[in-house]
Amino acid sequence: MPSVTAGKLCPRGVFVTPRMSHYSAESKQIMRLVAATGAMVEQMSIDEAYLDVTGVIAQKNETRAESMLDCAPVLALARELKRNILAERQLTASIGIASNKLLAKLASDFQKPDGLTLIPDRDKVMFLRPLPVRAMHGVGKVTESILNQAGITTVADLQNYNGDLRALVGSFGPTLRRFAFGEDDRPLEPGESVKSISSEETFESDTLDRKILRACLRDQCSEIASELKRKKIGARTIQVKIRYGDFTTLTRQITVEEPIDVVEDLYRLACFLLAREKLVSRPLRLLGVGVSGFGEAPGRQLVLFH
DNA sequence: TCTGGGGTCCTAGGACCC
DNA sequence: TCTGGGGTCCTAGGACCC
Repeated sequence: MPSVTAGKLCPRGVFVTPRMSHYSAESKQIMRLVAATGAMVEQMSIDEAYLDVTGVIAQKNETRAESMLDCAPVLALARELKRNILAERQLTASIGIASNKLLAKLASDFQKPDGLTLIPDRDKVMFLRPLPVRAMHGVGKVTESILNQAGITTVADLQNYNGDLRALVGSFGPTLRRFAFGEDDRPLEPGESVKSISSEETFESDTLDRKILRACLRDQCSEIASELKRKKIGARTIQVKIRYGDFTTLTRQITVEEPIDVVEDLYRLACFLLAREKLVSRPLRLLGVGVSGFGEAPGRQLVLFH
């Protein structure tokens, strides 16, 4: 039963890269239209979202329950969404309709800028067969090469493979096998629950200039602190990331007892991490800070009574 | 492609506790 | 304590995604 839609929204002016601020403002407007469908929405990035339309469709069809079996209502909803986005924002959107995230995403990629593709469940195995393994969610360059070396280049090869994929791709094996048959039980996760926040910058030229580095680190810590404040959370783990001219990339992290959320604390810890092993002894190409391990924002005391 | 930025998840080793 | 095993937390790196 078609219930999940992945919408890929593409600006009509392909050659113009809008400024980020414009882009995110535009994104908000479009996500507003997406939300207006009444579907459950999980926003994946600035221009992508999954929708679970099961509820909306069921509501609309209370009177004729048998039509749940056909996909006309979902198609109608998708067409209306595309129409609204074009009318109100002058943008085209690609929409894929299928029974799960994996297939909905593949469907939305099927016709690039302005598509509407539906993959009925009975067709999914055949739809997947000709695709390269790289099309599978979670298969990147490294995994692709491992699979290719084992003679597996298409999803059909994956479907036909009799061996244990775990020997090739570790714990991803069973999931990859299910993906190859179009099975995907990843749930839709609405709302915003973040697990880490970070900020990093690549310099135009590698630098050892303490003034530049300190200013950069401070800005990044301040950016993160405001985000923590906005979300009313604190972080227990602080990480710094550096990259040298030869692309060697290192991270160092520390976990503290109490969640922190102020610039000074973040900055102090970041400096400490960099200083501890004298990491800034060669010019840096990149400097970054990140936080994770979120908990209650500091200042709020836990009270236990009985 | 001489390689941007913000994320998620997995792995593997070590510390520590029981 | 010349020694087992499991659980949890921390750390560092890497693959992958958008």
